Amino acid sequence: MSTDAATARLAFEVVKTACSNCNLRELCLPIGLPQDDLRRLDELVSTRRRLKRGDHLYRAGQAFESIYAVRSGFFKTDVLIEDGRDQVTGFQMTGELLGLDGISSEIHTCNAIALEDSEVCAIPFSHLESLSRQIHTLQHHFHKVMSREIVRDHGVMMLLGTMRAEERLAAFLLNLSQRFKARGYSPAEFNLRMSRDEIGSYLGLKLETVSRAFSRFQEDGLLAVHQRKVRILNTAGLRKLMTHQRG
Amino acid sequence: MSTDAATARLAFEVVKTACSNCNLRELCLPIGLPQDDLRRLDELVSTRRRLKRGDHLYRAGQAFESIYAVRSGFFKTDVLIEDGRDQVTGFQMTGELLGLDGISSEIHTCNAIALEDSEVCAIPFSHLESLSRQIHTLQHHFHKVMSREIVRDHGVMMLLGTMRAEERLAAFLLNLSQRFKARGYSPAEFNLRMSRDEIGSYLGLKLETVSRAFSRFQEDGLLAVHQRKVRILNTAGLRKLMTHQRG
DNA sequence: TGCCGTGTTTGATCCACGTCAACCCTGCAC
DNA sequence: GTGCAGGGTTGACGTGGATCAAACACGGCA
Repeated sequence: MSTDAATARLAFEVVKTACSNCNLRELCLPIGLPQDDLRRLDELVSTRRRLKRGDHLYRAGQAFESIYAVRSGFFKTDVLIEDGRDQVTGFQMTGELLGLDGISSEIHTCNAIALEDSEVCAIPFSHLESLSRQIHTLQHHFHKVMSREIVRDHGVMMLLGTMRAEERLAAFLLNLSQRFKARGYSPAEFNLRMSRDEIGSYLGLKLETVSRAFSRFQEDGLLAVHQRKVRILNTAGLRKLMTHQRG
Repeated sequence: MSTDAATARLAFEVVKTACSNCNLRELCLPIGLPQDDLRRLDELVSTRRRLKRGDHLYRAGQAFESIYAVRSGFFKTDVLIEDGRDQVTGFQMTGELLGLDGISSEIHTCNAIALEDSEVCAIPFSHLESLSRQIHTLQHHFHKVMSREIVRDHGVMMLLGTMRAEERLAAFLLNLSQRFKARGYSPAEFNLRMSRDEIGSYLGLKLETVSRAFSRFQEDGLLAVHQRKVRILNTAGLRKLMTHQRG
């Protein structure tokens, strides 16, 4: 790529990145802000950062300064302990925030890793706090985002604590489907960005069990799956599988 | 009790309840606030509420208005789904906050139930938001509290996703121990406020498995347990059990 | 083109925990 | 005291998912 072309491309993206014209503004932090306040948000995003597949956005133990909004791409967060165990705590897609775990101790407590080439907006946290002292709507929305994360975690606890393998995978796929839909993609057909092992870690299962559950769903006509390509054929069936199956 | 005595008692407690002289101020929301700001917090706590063992502080589906600080007593929160499954999502003791899950949708998403006679301070959320727009330290501390809840949830996910029964129970007991210690109680000897079934629900185990793990710990000399009375004899042993045991 | 590495699928076996059931302990009502 | 109810413990047995192992699919590369 020529230098000129690169410059032009950069300029283009700087424009796009301002919250006020970002096409994610209905998903991301600015949601529900009136135009005036929205423009004040533009100063909030200090830097963007591009990551290649496999890159760490941050690591457990690093000092916390910013939270990050996913502009494009796909992430996972995970927690490791010495003895080698690790738990994937979440998968984040466009418009979702990363780094909220770091606020409590001012040190990141998990790793955030790009599962595909990605781009994030860095939002210095002190800046976000000061702006949200001025903009009531922003403050409230930020609180909602944190609370939503807590509610999501409760859902995962329910999943890990009470569901069996196939129910967990069904719940996981329906959740992904619904999030793709909210972003204007097909809720029925999508590519998984994560490996069977990563799905297993998130769901508290071994990769073989995940693979077997996929095969079972395919046998039962609930979905068509080939490697990471998934097509949901029977949403209602998946939903039914997820909720009862018990008793 | 005579009416006069009741009035006197009430007055006494109103005094005690003001955040600025509350003996929980080092554990609870006011942590780290200078005296001046602390006094402004006194107006924050609108009402106290007493609950008897078994009472609901709030239920899933109710409108969210306030968060609650536990003044005395012990709570559990749980999530139920139609088919009868339920998951205990946490146990809360003095100085801890309840209700953060409700912020996201303005509806409580779980039930909060007193496990013993308890008292809470109700903090109207809109009031907390407006005060934290004025008091930087309060705002920051509140963010830390929410973040800490997220980190705690990640810990539970790790526990549910990767640990085996005895490791889970060891982790649970060590966590309780440490929280009792932080409140000035013995970290080695305490009464469980919850049933085996509730512990099991929290840990993703059946009550029989919890009971067997207790018995095993006793056989191994790690603790003495009789019904809900627990005495930890070998903290290091429990900690070792919790971390490796794998490979 | 064939080879290699990484991720996925599938099968055979094992075991930790769930399930079912009996019994026990403690507190409470009478 | 005696009876009863609700939790807790313990045992025998079954099973869902882990583990171990082999083969397969696919992309990258020489």
